[in-house]
Amino acid sequence: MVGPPWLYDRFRNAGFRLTLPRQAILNVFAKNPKHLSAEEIFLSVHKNYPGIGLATVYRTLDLLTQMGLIFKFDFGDGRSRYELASETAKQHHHHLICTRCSRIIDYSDFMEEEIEFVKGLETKLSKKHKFKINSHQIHFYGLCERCR
Amino acid sequence: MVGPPWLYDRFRNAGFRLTLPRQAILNVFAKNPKHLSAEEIFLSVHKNYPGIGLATVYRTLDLLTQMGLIFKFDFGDGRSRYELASETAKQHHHHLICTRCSRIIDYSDFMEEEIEFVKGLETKLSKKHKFKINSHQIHFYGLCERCR
DNA sequence: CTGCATGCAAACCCTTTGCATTGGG
DNA sequence: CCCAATGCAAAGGGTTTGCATGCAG
Repeated sequence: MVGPPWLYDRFRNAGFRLTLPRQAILNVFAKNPKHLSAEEIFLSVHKNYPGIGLATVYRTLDLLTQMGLIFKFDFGDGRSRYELASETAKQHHHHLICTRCSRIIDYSDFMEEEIEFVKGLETKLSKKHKFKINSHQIHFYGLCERCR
Repeated sequence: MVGPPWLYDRFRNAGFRLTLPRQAILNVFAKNPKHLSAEEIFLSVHKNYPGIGLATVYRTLDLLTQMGLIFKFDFGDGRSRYELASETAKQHHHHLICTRCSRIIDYSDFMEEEIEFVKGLETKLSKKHKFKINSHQIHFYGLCERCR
């Protein structure tokens, strides 16, 4: 497995190494860029690379989050979820979370107005509270079609 | 400590008892209605009622959440936070979360436009995704005044 | 070579659960 | 009286960490 040059550079410039476990984990995201849990990523990586441990997965997820390559989400079910940042950027979306079955539905409808609204809000909040806003999350909780 | 009659009724009608630990925990919220963690609640209760255990706090928080008396939040720092529902209703607000020091800042500015925006979005999302929306959370992540 | 990165297992932290006991209605 | 509610301690589940080893640069 060879990663694209820009990825190597991205790691090098940040002072890190683009190792095989890290490439393998990034590959999992590339194949399935949707709010994956650490365990799901571990299991997926484990199929092709049984030698890679869970701790490495956690450490890599932490690193990738710091580097801004992935986003970390917390939907309140006790485990964190991760999502490729480029995917989020490509198709900005938020989440509907079923409080009964924990199913997570992405939505990217009505984004134009939402982005406009959030942008304006961020500007005003930043100024008022002297807070540098880097990201936001909007979660709707309720019951999905099957559960209600 | 004697709770107000409507509270007794609220518990009775739901098939539960308004016991001393439950009153004590609700009292903590009344004194400090801001996103408290289970441990903070336990410590506060423990001052006046050393006999009340942490497990009871967790069970009570779960019960109060189910009853709709409090809301449960997850800001991604590994512990849940709880907030009096009446307070949230009285003054609708959302949160700015510092990713460095974990400080949480409430904001209730610009709520008129936000409520209007969210209401409209909920209606459209409910229809489109056949999802019954009960609540929502909006979190902004970034650096607070002290940390940036 | 040098030291960052990894694997493994143990430790950690928050939360939940089992079980005997208590106490509210 | 009865059974929901509690306290205590142990177990659970996700995540982090210590340490010896391995491997990228």
